[in-house]
Amino acid sequence: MADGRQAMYRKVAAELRQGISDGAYGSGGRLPAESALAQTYGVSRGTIRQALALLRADGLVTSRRGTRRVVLGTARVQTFSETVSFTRWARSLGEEPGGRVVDVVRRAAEPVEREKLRLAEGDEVCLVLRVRTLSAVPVMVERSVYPRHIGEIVAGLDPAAVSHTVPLEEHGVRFTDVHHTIDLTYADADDAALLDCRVGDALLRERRRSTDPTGTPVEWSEDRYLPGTVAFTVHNSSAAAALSRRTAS
Amino acid sequence: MADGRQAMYRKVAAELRQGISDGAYGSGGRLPAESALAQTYGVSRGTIRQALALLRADGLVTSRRGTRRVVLGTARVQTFSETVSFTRWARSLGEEPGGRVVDVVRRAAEPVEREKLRLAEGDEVCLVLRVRTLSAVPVMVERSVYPRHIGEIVAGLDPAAVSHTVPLEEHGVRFTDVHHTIDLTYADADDAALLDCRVGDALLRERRRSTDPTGTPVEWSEDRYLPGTVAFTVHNSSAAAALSRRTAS
DNA sequence: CAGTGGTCTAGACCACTCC
DNA sequence: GAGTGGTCTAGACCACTGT
Repeated sequence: MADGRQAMYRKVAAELRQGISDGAYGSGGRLPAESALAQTYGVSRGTIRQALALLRADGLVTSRRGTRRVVLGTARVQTFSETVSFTRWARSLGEEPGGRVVDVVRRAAEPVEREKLRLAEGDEVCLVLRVRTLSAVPVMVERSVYPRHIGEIVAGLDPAAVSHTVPLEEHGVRFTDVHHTIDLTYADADDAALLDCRVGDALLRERRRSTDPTGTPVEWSEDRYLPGTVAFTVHNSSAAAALSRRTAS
Repeated sequence: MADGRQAMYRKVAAELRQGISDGAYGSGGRLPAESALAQTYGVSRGTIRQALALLRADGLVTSRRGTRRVVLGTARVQTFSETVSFTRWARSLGEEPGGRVVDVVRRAAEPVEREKLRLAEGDEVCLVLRVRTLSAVPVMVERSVYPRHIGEIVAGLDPAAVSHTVPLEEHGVRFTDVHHTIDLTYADADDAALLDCRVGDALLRERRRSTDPTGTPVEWSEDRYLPGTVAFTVHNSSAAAALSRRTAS
């Protein structure tokens, strides 16, 4: 049975997050000392530090020896779940997500796909081409590649299903790690038809490789967004550097 | 005096990183148990867990209750310093960074600049326009805005200086937190002239806001890359979600 | 100098995975 | 049931910031 309760440090983090976004400490203001927070919440300093590490990673507070933590920003931070699922992301913004599956193909994995999904020669993959909308306006074309056993599930879904991530989770497929590569590409004939733009128009591209809790790749996907519809934001600190810049290959 | 020694958990993390990139555990292989590592390195389990948290954030290993950690990837991860400085980034890739300052302007801060740099009305800012090259080929146009006291330093630098970050650090200006926004934009006349492209061509845009250890904003910058020269990568996990997707505003 | 966060220890109990 | 990582405690010492 999964542990339904939430860890104490997550509750503390949530309360502090709330306090920060309510402006209880002000932008550029200071948080109470760790020892004070430990007393307030009735937990040990270690637990408070775990909570603060979460806020630190989200870029909400600084931390350095000698002074109290300073509030960096009050912006709401997206959950991992919202960064993985287009549907949940859109709903969290109050937008109406939509879309349709344009094409589904099953065939033997090509070399690149085998490498990305860590498959053996001859293994099958399932390719899904979808167009996705916000308030009925097309904003993105998604090309996903799944290993066979996941593809079976996706292929069996209602073609009108808005989300694939949610039903996949209901089948026990969990996404826990995602590696993203963001750059720019140009619309091909499919993109142009689906996004109502011209062939050769520039699109913002996000390529993703997702793995499950065991470290097994479960999805490799390429999303192409119409310019002006989305931007990606990342917080980076000397404590945790998640972002990298790469030369295009 | 600054602490010249490195924390134990950072040394352990560095050794584990080395082992992973050497393939000592294989891709998809398993790390030794925390207790075993603690014994190997002669430290407590808590210290080992701090080290592993670093690798977790870099997306090098998974972690879940009940089983040993699994190696996710062996790719070298960029340091924070390399993500902040174009010069250091280029050198770490074995490329020769270059560039020149095209224009420097000092004037009163406009409302957007005041907000981003948290300045008061009437405060001055320093704007620097630079073109940056890799092996003498222009790849990026950088427009930076600095508050007055930092601008003084930048304006006083050798116009031929390749890096601004390094001399700024020598003047005691430290960057510790950066918030990035990545999207797409189109070349204006300046961009076109400096990057040798046409007005209206699509460019990959990165906007950055950097703060120092006290949480004070020290730089607000907009970089525009020629397509096909760079891509940005981010690792995201349910343990630490650094990436967000935003609607363009 | 007092107060703060950074590092480290030694132990405990628990939820979970896998055999 | 044995082994593993997740959570939490209670303490210690130190480096650093500010007054």
